[in-house]
Amino acid sequence: MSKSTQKSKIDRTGDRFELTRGSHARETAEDYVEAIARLIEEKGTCRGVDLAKLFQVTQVTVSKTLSRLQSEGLVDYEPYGPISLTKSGATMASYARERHEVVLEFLRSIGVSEEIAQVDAEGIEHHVSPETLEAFRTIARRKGTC
Amino acid sequence: MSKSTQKSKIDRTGDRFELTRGSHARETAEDYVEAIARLIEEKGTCRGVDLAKLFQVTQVTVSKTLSRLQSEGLVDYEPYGPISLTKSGATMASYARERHEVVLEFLRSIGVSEEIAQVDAEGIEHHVSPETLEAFRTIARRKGTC
DNA sequence: TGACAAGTTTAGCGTAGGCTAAGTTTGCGT
DNA sequence: ACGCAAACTTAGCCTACGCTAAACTTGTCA
Repeated sequence: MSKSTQKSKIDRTGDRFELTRGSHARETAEDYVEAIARLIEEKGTCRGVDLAKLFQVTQVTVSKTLSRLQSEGLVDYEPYGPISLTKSGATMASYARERHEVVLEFLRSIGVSEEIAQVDAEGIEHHVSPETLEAFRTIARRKGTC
Repeated sequence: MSKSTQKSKIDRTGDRFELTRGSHARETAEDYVEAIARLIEEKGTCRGVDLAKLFQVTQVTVSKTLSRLQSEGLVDYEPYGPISLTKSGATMASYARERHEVVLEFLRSIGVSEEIAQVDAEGIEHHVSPETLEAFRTIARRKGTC
C-alpha cells in the first residue's frame, strides 16, 4: 500500500488535548465519575480504596486511572487525599447516572430480573445514543400499561 | 496495605491459556469473527484489507489482531492468504450474529431510526445477557401488535 | 510520641489495540 | 517474464488498563 492510502482514516489532529480519546477510555471515565458521585453522596467522601473495591481492581489501577482523569480535568484530589469531581466531572457524572437509571429501569420494565438488569445496564449504558435512550424512557414509563 | 489484602481479587490462575481473556478482547474477537463470516458469505472470501475498511483501522492493526485470533484458535489463514474461520470461530460468529440481529431488530421495533439502530446495536450487542436477549426477542416479535 | 496498619503512590512488567515507516509477497497486465 | 501496485507483515512506538513488589504518608492508639 503506497503511502497515501495507508494513512489514518480518522483525523486525530490535536487528539492529545482532548478530554477523553478512545471509546474504552471514555467508558472508564464515565464509570469512575459516576461511582465517585455516588460514593460522595452516600458516604460523604470518596477514597481510592472505595473505588478499588467497587471495580474489583487493585488500588494501583485506581491510582493510575485517577491521575489520568485528573489530567483530563474530570476529578480533583491531592496525593493521599479524598477524591472530588470538577464541574465538568460532575456534569459527566450526572449524565452518566441519568442514563444508567433509564437503562436499568427499562430493563426491569421489560421483565429482566434484578441482578441481570444490574449487570447488563452497566455494560449497555455506554452504548446507548440519546435517541435510543429516549425510546427506553418511553417504554419504561409505559411499564405495566401495555 | 499488607500483602494478603492487596492480592488479586479475582483468581486468574491459568488465565494465559484461555481463549479470550479481557472483556474488551472478547468483544474484538466477536466483532472480527462476525465480520469474517459475513464477508465470506457475501463476497466468497475475506482479506485483511476488507476488515481494515470495515473497522476503519489500518491493515497493520488487522494483521496483529488476526494473528492473536489465530493463536486463540478462532481464525485460520496463512501469511498473505485469505482468512477463514475455524469451527470454534464459526460457532462464535453464529452466536454473535444471531445476537446482533436480535438487538438490531429490537431497536427498530421500539422506534429507533435505522442508522442509529445500526450504530447502537454494534455497541450494545456485546453486553446483552441471554436473559435480556430473550426479552428483546419477545418485544421484537410483538412489533406493531402492541 | 512513636509504632503500626491502612491507604496511596511509584517502579516495572504484561496484554490489547492503535499508529507510521519500511520491507516482503503476490498476482496481474503488458 | 517481469515490473508494479496492492496486500500483507515486521519493527518500533504510544496509550489504556491490568498486575506485583516495594516505598511512602497518615492517622490512631497505647
